[in-house]
Amino acid sequence: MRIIMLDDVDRRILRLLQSDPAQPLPELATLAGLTPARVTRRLDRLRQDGVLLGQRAIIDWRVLGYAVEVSLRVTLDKTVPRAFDEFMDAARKVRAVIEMQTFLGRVDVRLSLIARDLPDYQRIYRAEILTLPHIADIEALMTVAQVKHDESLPL
Amino acid sequence: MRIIMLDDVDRRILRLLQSDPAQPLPELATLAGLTPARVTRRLDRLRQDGVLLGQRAIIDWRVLGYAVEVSLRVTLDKTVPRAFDEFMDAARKVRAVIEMQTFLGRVDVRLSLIARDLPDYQRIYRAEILTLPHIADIEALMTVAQVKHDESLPL
DNA sequence: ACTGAAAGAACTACTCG
DNA sequence: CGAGTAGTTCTTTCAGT
Repeated sequence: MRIIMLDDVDRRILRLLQSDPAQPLPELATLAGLTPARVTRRLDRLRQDGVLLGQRAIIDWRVLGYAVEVSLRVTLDKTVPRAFDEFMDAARKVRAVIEMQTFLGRVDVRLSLIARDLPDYQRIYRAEILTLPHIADIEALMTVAQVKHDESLPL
Repeated sequence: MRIIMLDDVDRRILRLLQSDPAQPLPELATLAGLTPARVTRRLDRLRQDGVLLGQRAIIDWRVLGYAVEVSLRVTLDKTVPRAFDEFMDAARKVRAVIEMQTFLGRVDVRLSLIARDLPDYQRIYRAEILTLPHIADIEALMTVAQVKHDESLPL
């Protein structure tokens, strides 16, 4: 993979986008001290280079009634060769799972799931998580707050 | 906090926004089987209700040369009353930290940090993480892949 | 080759029916 | 709630540095 080197202009634009990617081009240009045309061209290049993959809406789950978020660390059964793929494919389909990452180390997968309340969590945990294939062990931690979330970055 | 109940129309719109919040209104309307005006009004209400908090650009760190992502679980020193606040305030300022969440349980904080390579990670870990106040224990796991990331959701 | 300006097309917000 | 209009914003092209 080719590694993209950013200059100061790129960095300024990316920082502005992080705080709000919906900002109109003229405003973005003003804040970055550039002309709109220049910002457009930079954005095109960043997209083309695969730096900017797109954007995503930020939804407040608590407002929608999802009061419980739990982080699960899953260790898989290493005696089954295809355990990893089969687990991932199945877990990906669980609607309550909003995030999933794999690791190098003792723990294989971490996933975050949300539920309306504790009974709802119990139901999901028993019916949809524990039934996933090839689980050797699970450790759960209840999330209290998402404190930092991709805002300031090492640009 | 008032909990917002969504109907099918809201859900359809939110699902479309999750895949790409930059979609033009007319296209969104067509995909949702609605008129643009109706979509606008729903969006306004979702924003007003605090369901839609905004949007965020998705940046591919690997392309920018950040090849290493590590997930750290931090346990704090419970003998210091203000350990939690002081640790969080300090950790928030570390640029390499791209994500941070707090827990209810044995582990207090989990944070993700990115680095260019393993030497870079070592440097950050020693100079910027281990120097954070009130750490009792840290456990690190190297992230291999971010598999699911807020895309399909329990709507 | 890269930048800035301008015109045309597209989109959004607003008002009215 | 839908339709139409006015105001913005985006895109593309062109000329200049």
